[in-house]
Amino acid sequence: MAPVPRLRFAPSPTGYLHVGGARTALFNWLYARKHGGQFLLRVEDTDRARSTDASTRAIFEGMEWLGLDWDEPPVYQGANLPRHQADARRLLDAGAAYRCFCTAAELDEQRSAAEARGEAFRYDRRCDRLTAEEVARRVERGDPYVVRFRMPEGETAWVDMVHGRIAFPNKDIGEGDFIVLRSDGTPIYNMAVVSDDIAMAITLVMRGDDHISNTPKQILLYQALGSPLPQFAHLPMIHGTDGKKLSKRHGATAVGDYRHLGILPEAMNNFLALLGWNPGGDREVMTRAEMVELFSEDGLSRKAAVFDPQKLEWMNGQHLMAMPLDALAPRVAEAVEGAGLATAADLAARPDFFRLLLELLRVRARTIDELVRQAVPYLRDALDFDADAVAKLWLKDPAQADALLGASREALAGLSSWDAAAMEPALRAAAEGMGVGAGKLFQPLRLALTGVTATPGMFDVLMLLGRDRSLARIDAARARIGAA
RNA sequence: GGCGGUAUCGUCUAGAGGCCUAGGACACAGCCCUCUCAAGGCUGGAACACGGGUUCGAAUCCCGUUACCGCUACCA
Repeated sequence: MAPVPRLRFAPSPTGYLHVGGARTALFNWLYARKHGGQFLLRVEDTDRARSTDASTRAIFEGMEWLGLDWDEPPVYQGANLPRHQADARRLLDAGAAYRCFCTAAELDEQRSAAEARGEAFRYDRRCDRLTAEEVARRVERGDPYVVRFRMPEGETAWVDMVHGRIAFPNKDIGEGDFIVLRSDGTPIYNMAVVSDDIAMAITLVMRGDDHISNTPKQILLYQALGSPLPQFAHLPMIHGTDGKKLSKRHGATAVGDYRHLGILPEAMNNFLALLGWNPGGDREVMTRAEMVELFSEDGLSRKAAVFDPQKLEWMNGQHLMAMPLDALAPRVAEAVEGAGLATAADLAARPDFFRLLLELLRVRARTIDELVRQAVPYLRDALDFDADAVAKLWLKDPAQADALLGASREALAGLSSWDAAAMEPALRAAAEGMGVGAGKLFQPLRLALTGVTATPGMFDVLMLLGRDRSLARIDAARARIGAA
């Protein structure tokens, strides 16, 4: 039986959960869920200067919002310093690494000298030629040193899950014998990552392809440490519409931004998943369960993708329309309450009204925010009238507008029951009586009832508002027209 | 500069040598539906980076060029 796959998402807590990071996390999660494996979280907080608790929380919140649950308590890289050092020590003891006493200033000098000659800098290993006695003497004396990995001859290659075979001649890996432990005893990124991935028994390292050039160094470290290699999968980057790496200039880049814009996590996951993965066929709109079902590394793309907010909105609209009403209701209720339009309790007290409102608006809105905006006329009596519509529909011919509203009111007021089946013939007859088409009657009426010209169907609006409010709004509109 | 990666409509992508007159989706335009707005349906414009090979046949394989991206720290 194949071992259970173990994957991890390893963000640095130096900001918010970026959409690129979220997508990497999502693919790791999908793979783990698809194969019955484990998905772990590791907070790479070794850069003490830039790491903050606030961003750690922001990342957790983003993950939770997306529903990307992890299977073991998060690992904090900073807590593993002793093991990182012990592993570096093993490297030293095994002869895979050596102490280097060159100072940063000396190195800078060597670097610029190489540059002046038009050559790529590679560390010349001068400290590797120190005698054991000399090294001992300088350590004894307290000279600061770094630990460098001794780069072997040959080439380092792996079969990447998304790219196939990638090979680096060892002479081209970095600047030669790379540093593994700083002079203050703390590990360099690649050392910490490998030490942790081994300790966490990670079997598949899936990350952004900006890590491709780190991979040969890490493979060499695994080998020197005598640990089995995990598989590697390098995912393409996400770019902005200008083809550059996604950044603040492109607008919202944090998943939290989209959350506050009224995007559903279901849509965000779906959209992100399709950026660099295709499930086969023409499948686009999927639930998370369907994505898990369909997920396969065969569908992973090698090409960087451009983040298109318009398609995200479309996707969100699709989910808005398709998701179960019971799942949608609490989220809209929360947004309605947040906008100060009604309390969740108000809505709960009128379940039929709220459900009808949702059914009618969710096909018309692309985001939760937009849905709430469209819901305003049904939740609040003070209407914001569209000035252009007022001018066109009412004030161009006030007498006619007033007559149409009067006829509508009369037709509606005479109804024995407040339902669409009764309204339709009554209103159409009223229009006919006025010698106009139904549309000519509906638009001024729509404006009177809602303040705007784009709404659900006339009868649905009337049902939503109820008899008393509908009639009162018509009266108010006529008063307004008369006063103009 | 060196090394690595990538290259199909504006964007996300399908395409594993003949099913390709290159398919779908977003966006855009038009039409239909229609009380408005959506949703939905139909139609349209829109791409194989370039140059060489290999092959009876190449978007697909190989080589080169170009472009873009990434890495190139005692950052992660």
